[in-house]
Amino acid sequence: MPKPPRISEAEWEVMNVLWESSPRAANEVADEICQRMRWHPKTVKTLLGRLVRKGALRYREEGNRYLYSPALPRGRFVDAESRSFVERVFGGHAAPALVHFVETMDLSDDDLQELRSMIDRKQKEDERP
Amino acid sequence: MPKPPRISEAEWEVMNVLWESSPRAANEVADEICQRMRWHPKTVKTLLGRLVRKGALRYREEGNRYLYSPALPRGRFVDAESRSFVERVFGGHAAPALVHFVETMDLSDDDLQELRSMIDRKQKEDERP
DNA sequence: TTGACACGACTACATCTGTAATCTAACTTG
DNA sequence: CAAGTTAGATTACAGATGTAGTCGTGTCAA
Repeated sequence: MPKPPRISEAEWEVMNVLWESSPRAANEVADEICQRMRWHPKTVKTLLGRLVRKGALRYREEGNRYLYSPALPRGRFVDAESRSFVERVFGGHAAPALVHFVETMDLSDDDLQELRSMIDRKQKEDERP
Repeated sequence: MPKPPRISEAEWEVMNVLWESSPRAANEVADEICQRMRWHPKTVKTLLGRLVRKGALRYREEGNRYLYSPALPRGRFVDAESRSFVERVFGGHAAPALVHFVETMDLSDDDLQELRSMIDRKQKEDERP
């Protein structure tokens, strides 16, 4: 299981649309992104190329163009990025991060409910592993 | 209230020791860091300079050297960094981030307990604002 | 007083990032 | 077949980052 390469902020944007649905041609990706962001399609192409070079994306040739897909599941990147974040900002301690999130982020009633039941479950697991 | 400048991973390292205790001279910061990390003291000096230029640190002259201190409280940076993280990795939705953390990070029994009571409190607040 | 240090200032330099433009080969259309 | 359109490949270029080294000057020890 290869470790995911580090990807930049702009690159996340691109990866996100491919995790949402792939494979897709460069143009499809560019169209979708350029609708939301104020980016030039060329910029998206550049990022696709870089992501392939980094090993974050793979592609298959189809006619005269490439169809891109993520090389690794999103979860792998999410996890790496989360750990790096917790390391940098909270000295590696997840609990303070959680506390900060619950205190400062916008959470709906349902969010809180879901969280609470997940914690309940976790605690049960811990009791009798 | 000025927005905190963006600081890089290496820069966080430096800021963290100054948030922990300040003001401190460049050498004190460097010593502490070089004990933990495999960095050259010069590297720490460079980062101190950059952080001053960015407005993340301030300094006061004392004899022939500078004493550095954070220009803004840690919380401001933590918040900015957290929001940027949630934006990038979870499309701006805090709840999935929380879920991911609870599921994948190492949390002690006490951590879970604390979280749970914080959520309880939040829910009460929401009921009667 | 003179030479060795210690400090901050300035300089260095390869990579990575954001943001594109240009080049080239294939494909499409008159 | 020739010219325009596309797609990917290559090149550009400034600012951020990681990681130091060099310069000039003030200071302390002898």
